[in-house]
Amino acid sequence: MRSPDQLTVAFRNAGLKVTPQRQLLFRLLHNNSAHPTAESLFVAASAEMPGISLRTVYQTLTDLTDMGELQSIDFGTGASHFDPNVAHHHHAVCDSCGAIHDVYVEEAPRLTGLDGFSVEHSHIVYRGTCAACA
Amino acid sequence: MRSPDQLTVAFRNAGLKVTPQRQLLFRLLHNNSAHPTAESLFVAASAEMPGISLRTVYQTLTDLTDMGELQSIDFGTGASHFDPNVAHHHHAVCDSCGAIHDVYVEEAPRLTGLDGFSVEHSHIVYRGTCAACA
DNA sequence: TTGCAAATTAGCAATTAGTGCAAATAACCT
DNA sequence: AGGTTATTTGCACTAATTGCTAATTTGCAA
Repeated sequence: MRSPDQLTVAFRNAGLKVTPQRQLLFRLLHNNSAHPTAESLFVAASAEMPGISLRTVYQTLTDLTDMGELQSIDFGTGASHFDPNVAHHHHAVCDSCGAIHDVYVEEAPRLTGLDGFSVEHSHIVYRGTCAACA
Repeated sequence: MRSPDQLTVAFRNAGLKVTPQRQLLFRLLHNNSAHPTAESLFVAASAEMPGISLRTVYQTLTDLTDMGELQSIDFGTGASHFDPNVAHHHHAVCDSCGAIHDVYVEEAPRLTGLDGFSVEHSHIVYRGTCAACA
């Protein structure tokens, strides 16, 4: 995801308006590697801007995702997680504390069973115990 | 997942009862590689046993999953999919028709970023277009 | 076989995550 | 500064799933 300033320009160029609510979310998401959910962002945003609506948080997350600034990921934990790191990478989810870490693949796996299936995207999810919990 | 007959024994051994509803679901799931959802199993079950409750389908799927006979997988499609293939494998999801195919990894990928994270399980999801849709 | 304790079914209410809608408000181009 | 257009909010609504409970069924044991 680009910086709040760059997003301000990008939003205006796309005919979208830059509101205080959106600027706050730009800031909360920039360099955020916690893989937050809409709900957790809503809590963080409410601390700085009491009264902000959960609906607005969802709306802005959807806008950012549509613009390719954010990746929406479902780990089967109930709620979608949002990742401002849109480079191709994977995730390690700690079964103990729920923390989600970024993982990079240097060499792709070799496969069987993909007869004729043309792969456009792949995502690996590792589960186990993180360093802090071990 | 084991055969309906073997599951009958396993359920009784576990103190669980074997009802016609459960036997039907054992049959519908055995050798089923379609990765069905609770809802699609409910539709299939209703055809053979009108009046069966969706609640019962969910309950039996939960029981089978708890017993390790079934794997529950969330592809972010809204509903959970159930897989009677509990061997370690991965999935390819067709973005066009939604079909889910099994994929086997011969050689694991090489990684960075997993500092101290001890991996217990991994699951790769491929997205793209299946042979039938291409 | 029948009886009975324990498990199950079915139905409906409740919950969680997210979206649709419309009135009031705010942004920003000129 | 003004007006058009997007945005915010709040509320109702959907989809998937779980909680609860009365009525029923299973399966051991006599």
